[in-house]
Amino acid sequence: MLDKTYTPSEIEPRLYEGWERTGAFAADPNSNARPFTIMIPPPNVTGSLHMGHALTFTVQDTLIRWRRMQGRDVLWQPGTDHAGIATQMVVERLLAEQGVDRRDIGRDRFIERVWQWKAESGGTITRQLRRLGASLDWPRERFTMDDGLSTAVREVFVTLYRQGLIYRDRRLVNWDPKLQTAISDLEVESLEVKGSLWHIRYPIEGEAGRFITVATTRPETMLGDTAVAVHPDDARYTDLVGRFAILPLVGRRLPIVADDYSDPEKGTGAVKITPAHDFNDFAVGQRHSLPMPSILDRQARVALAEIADVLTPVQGVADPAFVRSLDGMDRNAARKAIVAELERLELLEKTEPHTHQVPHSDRGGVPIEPLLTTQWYCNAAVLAKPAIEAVETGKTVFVPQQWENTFFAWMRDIQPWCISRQLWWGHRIPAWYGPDGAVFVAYTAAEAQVAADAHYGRGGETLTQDEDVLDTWFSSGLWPFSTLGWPENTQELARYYPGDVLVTGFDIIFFWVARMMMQGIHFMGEVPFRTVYIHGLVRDERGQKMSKSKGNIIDPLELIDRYGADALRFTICALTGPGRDVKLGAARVESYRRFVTKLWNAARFCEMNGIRPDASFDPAHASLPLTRWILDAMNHAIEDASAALEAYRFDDYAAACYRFTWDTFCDWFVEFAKPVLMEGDSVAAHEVRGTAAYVLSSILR
RNA sequence: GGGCGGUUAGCUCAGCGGUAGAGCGUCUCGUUUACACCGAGAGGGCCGGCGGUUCGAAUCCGUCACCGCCCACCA
Repeated sequence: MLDKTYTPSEIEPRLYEGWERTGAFAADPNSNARPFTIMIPPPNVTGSLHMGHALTFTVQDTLIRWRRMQGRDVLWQPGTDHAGIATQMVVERLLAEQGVDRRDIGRDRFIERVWQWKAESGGTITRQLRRLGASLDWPRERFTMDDGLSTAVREVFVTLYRQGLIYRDRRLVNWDPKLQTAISDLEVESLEVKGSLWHIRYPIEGEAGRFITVATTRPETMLGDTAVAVHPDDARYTDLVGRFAILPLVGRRLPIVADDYSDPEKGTGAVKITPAHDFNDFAVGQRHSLPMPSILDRQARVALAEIADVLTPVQGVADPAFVRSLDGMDRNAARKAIVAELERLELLEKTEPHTHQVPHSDRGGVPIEPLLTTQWYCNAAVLAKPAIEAVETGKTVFVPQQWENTFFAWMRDIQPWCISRQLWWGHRIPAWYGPDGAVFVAYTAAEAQVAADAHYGRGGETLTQDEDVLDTWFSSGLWPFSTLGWPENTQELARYYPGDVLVTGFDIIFFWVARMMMQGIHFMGEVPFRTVYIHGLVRDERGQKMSKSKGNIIDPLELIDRYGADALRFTICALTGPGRDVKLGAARVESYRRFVTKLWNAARFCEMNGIRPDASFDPAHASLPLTRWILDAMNHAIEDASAALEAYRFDDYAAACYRFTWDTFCDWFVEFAKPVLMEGDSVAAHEVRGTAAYVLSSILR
């Protein structure tokens, strides 16, 4: 007998364990049924379940269980992501607690330590997914750094390299001085910063008392200036073009160049050009063949090596001793010192308060530093073309469709993708260097050696492997096929690629969806999924973004403990409309918990009245108005619910289930059934029992 | 600067060309043996403003306002 009180915490784990143990979630590659595939967006192995996970996995599980009940051969592929930076940071923090720096123990031992951490703590998220009720095919669980997926990564890298789509290049990157690695454009976020705009007088060479004034928010970078640019049509400066200014402090002669980049409206209309520390300036530098000295090191400290030979004393303008005193100084301290020195030299015309957007590392939290380094790049523009076309021609469809615009906008203007990271945890780049710097890209060290021997015409040259690892998204971009055994030609690969639906949030359309489209099409010749369902963000009940600093985080596990996974899952469905964020608070879950309770009690009523599943019951033979009516209503409800799911309308789906269960079944059918059931053993009572059991089981499904 | 989304009952939202809907909350009534985490019923909205198209507009078009987000930009 069902308990009087519904206690999900006693029921849900038992049911889940039973399902998992009996293989209820397993795909069957040998089945004749039509497959239905969803690849889980692999959560970070460091992760623990948050509301965003609860939303995305509830939506996925809803689709998965629905298709499974329709008889499809369902694969919901589980797994986790090695999450390069995030994981490395977690383990570094643990080491720091023991007073150990990763550099102390060296690369190999550090990586060993990360694997050890993963073995001990890496299973948190998958345990929590089970508590949510997610019906993933667990025995197929993969990890982006396991052997098979690492093979796929090497295969892709080597192939793209040989096709000329991966190359090394020396150009400006977004450098995170705290993590000391390059990061991609997507990992940079602009933050509004209240700073100053310093107007600095640069003396004109050979014309005592005349200056050209430049405005800058970053006076410390002036050490690396190699030109001043003015707009070609700017009459104020026409006579100065082609002449030289003297760079204060340093004494370098700076050509005054005409370039469209200079905006007469901004600042003074004359802009200092620091090619090695600003993306726009870099382009100007290339156009005018300017030197590009770096004056900051990888920790964003002043480094004078590249300008040491141009330091020139100039009376009242430049003092090499001062500049040398800056060597090794942090960029912020250097800024202060430089401003003070300019003031002392009376070269600071004025200082204005200035609010502007400053690019920050979205992980390290510090301002990024554009730095001139050699990195590996992927020619994304070439890979993007067929991906754009696939969406244009509807091979892949976004739901809601408006996200296609977002996808197109980014893909049509895609920049070279910097894929190397100066980290230890990740897929090490399969490139080896000879003593003269020649590059050998190969699957293994041994193959690289063979290539090197051929190249040098002799054996035995010592090769050194590239120290860098690949961007995490490089490997997760392969997820739709690497998890299925590619580059092996597996039965799974043939059967479950392409996937049916990808479910994710708009925040990773660029990071992940775009990369899967590009790499999937390139290597599989076919889009990785037919539909991309984009859901919103989970916010708190007031519509605020959840964040640690605001203290408004809602823990889904707490909600599950208190109200049950079903209540949380139903709430999520009910609130998930198209293209809308989900505002969720405990009160909403509580109100839908009542729905689950209602259903529990309806089942209890059935049980008390001898209503049991009856295989011999045939709804086609129902004869009473009451039973014929409820069966008809049930079929309509099923139609509504199915149509809602076909259209990815989880809100409508929940509403259809809610309405039929509560209003139709409980409030009307059960009430009308009571007098009939009182009759005990009559033919009518028998039919009502059979119908009730039949309808209840349909509701449960 | 470019783009996207939103603005409908107290709250959260659906409806997107044919006389305003749901859930929650509110109010009234109800000690019916599944359920008070219940049942029956009620009240509540010039559908952000203005203009246009139409026999007819919350729904289509234009425009403005406010809220939120994305992309670009360290002069």
